[in-house]
Amino acid sequence: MMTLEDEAMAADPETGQRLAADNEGVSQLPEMSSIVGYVLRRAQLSVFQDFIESFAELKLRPAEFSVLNLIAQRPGQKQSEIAEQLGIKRANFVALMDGLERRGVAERRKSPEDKRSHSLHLTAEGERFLSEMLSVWNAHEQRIIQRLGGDAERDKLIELLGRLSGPD
Amino acid sequence: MMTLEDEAMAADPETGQRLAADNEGVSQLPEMSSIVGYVLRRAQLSVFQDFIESFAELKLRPAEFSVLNLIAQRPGQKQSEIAEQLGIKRANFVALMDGLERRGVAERRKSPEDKRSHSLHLTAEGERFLSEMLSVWNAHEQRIIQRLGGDAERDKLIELLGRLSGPD
DNA sequence: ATGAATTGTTTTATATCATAACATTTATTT
DNA sequence: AAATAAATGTTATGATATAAAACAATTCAT
Repeated sequence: MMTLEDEAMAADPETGQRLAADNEGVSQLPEMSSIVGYVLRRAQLSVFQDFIESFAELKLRPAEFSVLNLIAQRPGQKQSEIAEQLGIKRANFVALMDGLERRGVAERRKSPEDKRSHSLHLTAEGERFLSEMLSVWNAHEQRIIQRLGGDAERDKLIELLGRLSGPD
Repeated sequence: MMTLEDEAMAADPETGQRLAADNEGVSQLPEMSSIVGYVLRRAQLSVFQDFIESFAELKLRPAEFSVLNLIAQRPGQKQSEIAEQLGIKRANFVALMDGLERRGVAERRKSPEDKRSHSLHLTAEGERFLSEMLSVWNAHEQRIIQRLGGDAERDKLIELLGRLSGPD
């Protein structure tokens, strides 16, 4: 009779698999689908993919969405403030903001109080763009929530993810 | 008496905040901390940050970890197969594999059956490296699980994240 | 008033990722 | 069997993201 060891040692003619000697401690190797960081990355890419497809027509990237949303929530904030909230280096924020200004949806205003800083605002066209943007985003977000199973699952996920985000 | 509208209209001398006229529909704007994609990205960056710091000494990046782990689980797989499992374009996989080969931890073997493909294997040194790698990774993963609250929370998170990952 | 810190900016380097083209080899069609 | 199509690894290239260093103008701190 064939022992378990024999079975483990047998080569698989179907898949042309290697002998067991080649991968002994395989059982202690983590399944990719159980590695938090890996599953996290795959999920993030998938959600961003949906986002990018959703905003293909408006040609808006996630970072730009976030910037416009933050400016709308609290107009007048400085570049550094917006950048820092999003974890974007202020050096890299410059080009991003240039783009939004070139599109005419946001603008820099030099404040008389501190002549170093620029306070950020939406333009009138930016306000119109905002409502379009939010409409597209709502559809996207609903699609994501549906994938999760509902609002309760969304809330649970957000809570768990919040525990992972460092203090930065 | 001051109405709610009045309060909403009042400028804040502390923060130098804009007038309410500047951001009327602010209540319909999503909080960044409630946007799945955003929270997901921040969490992923944080987990990867811990990973990168954990592997600073071994100079191993997440993608390289995944490749070595997959090769160890199933030696002999083709480059394309490993690349596809990880969502890495086969063109970009070449340089990654070059690096692992140059470090002497993995190797390409040309299979006699299909002279196009290369089957991937760990070297003897790669096997030694693997156990170091797993030791470092276990510490990292435990840290992440601890942040989440425990194994149950980890399992729940993995399940929810799995629902988000597209069919790719 | 002088030195230190902040803010926006430019420049540069690196890493990531997608696409196209190619040679070699294998599979499929005629 | 010959011709065509597809798979595999590779190279080259461009786009994007991200980090770090240096700088000028301005404000803050001592």
